[in-house]
Amino acid sequence: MEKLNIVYMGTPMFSVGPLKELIKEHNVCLVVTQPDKKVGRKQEIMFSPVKEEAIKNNIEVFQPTNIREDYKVILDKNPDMIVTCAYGQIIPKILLEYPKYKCINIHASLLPKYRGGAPIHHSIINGDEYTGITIMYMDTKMDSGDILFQEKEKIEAFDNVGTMFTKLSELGSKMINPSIEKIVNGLVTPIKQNEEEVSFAYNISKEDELLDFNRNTIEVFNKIRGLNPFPVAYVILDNKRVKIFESRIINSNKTGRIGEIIDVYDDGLGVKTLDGEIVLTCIQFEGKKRTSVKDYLNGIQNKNELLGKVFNLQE
RNA sequence: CGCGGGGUGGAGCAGUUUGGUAGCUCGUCGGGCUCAUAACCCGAAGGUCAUAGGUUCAAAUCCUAUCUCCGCAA
Repeated sequence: MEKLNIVYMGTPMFSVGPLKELIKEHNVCLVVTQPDKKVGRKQEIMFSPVKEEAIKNNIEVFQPTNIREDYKVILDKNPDMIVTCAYGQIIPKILLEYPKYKCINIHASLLPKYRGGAPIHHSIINGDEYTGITIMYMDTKMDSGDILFQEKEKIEAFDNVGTMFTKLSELGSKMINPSIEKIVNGLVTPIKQNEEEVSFAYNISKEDELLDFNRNTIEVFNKIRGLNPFPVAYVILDNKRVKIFESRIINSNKTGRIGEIIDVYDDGLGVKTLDGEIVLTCIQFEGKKRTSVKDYLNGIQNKNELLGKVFNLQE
């Protein structure tokens, strides 16, 4: 197959797999990624995962603060195609038009559903049975371009954002090279997105991370796994933040206030929801490490004191 | 020097205020009971109490410095 000159634009771990695949079959002449950021308590400078991978392969890295103004470097590379995958900035029109084979994007949803930055989170939170990968042409509006290829991926009950990230990243990696080959050979029929079916998956905000027990058990369950392992759902207990990592659903007709701890099991805390009960099985308190509730309960002298406590939405 | 909470046998914790060489729940190993068990009973192993100094007759406990983990904020 013809070896293309490709500029790759991506940032998080999700984008690393496809980059690796492109390197195998093409000439990736430039990697564009978000600027280095200071991360964590110590404010250490961290390279993006994509940048790390580029360095490993001796590929030039470009990190503009604002791609809308600072894109000449990319034009100078004279790419045959630009491939983007969770880059993090809107790409100016001039770049979209410039390469011979245009600009394609790998998106982690079944477009036109879930345009935006957090499609995996939202599809799990909403309890969808399927999500997937869409490869499409880029347009000026976010994730609005014509669809080229699409493959489904099932969301199992035990899946969370972490496992779906892995599955979809692998799926995207698997799809990218065959897709490019078909594009080069003219074997594609771009399909316009049905505007009536468009929905958006905005980045998760602080309020989104708050866990409201005043919902049905299944919704609470989906929200917990839809935020694990990042950014993680939390709730307030005794004026302290408690992160909730994992839970399980249980049939129950117990009474109690919403958010009240109504039962203590060997492996979890039973909490009252709108229509029943959910058992929290993996949590983390402020200043403590993430721990299974089973271990946490081992350290508690009088477990019955937990009964009747209520998880709140604010301090 | 952004704010704050921790580091105690494999795990989760108590004990630190009022100094006197370590305890709980679980796990592990051995034995017992039982048709059987993740249940129950009996017993055992396992910790220089993050590290280094200091105060003291005596420090997990008080003082100082360092390392490290974590929550918030960015």
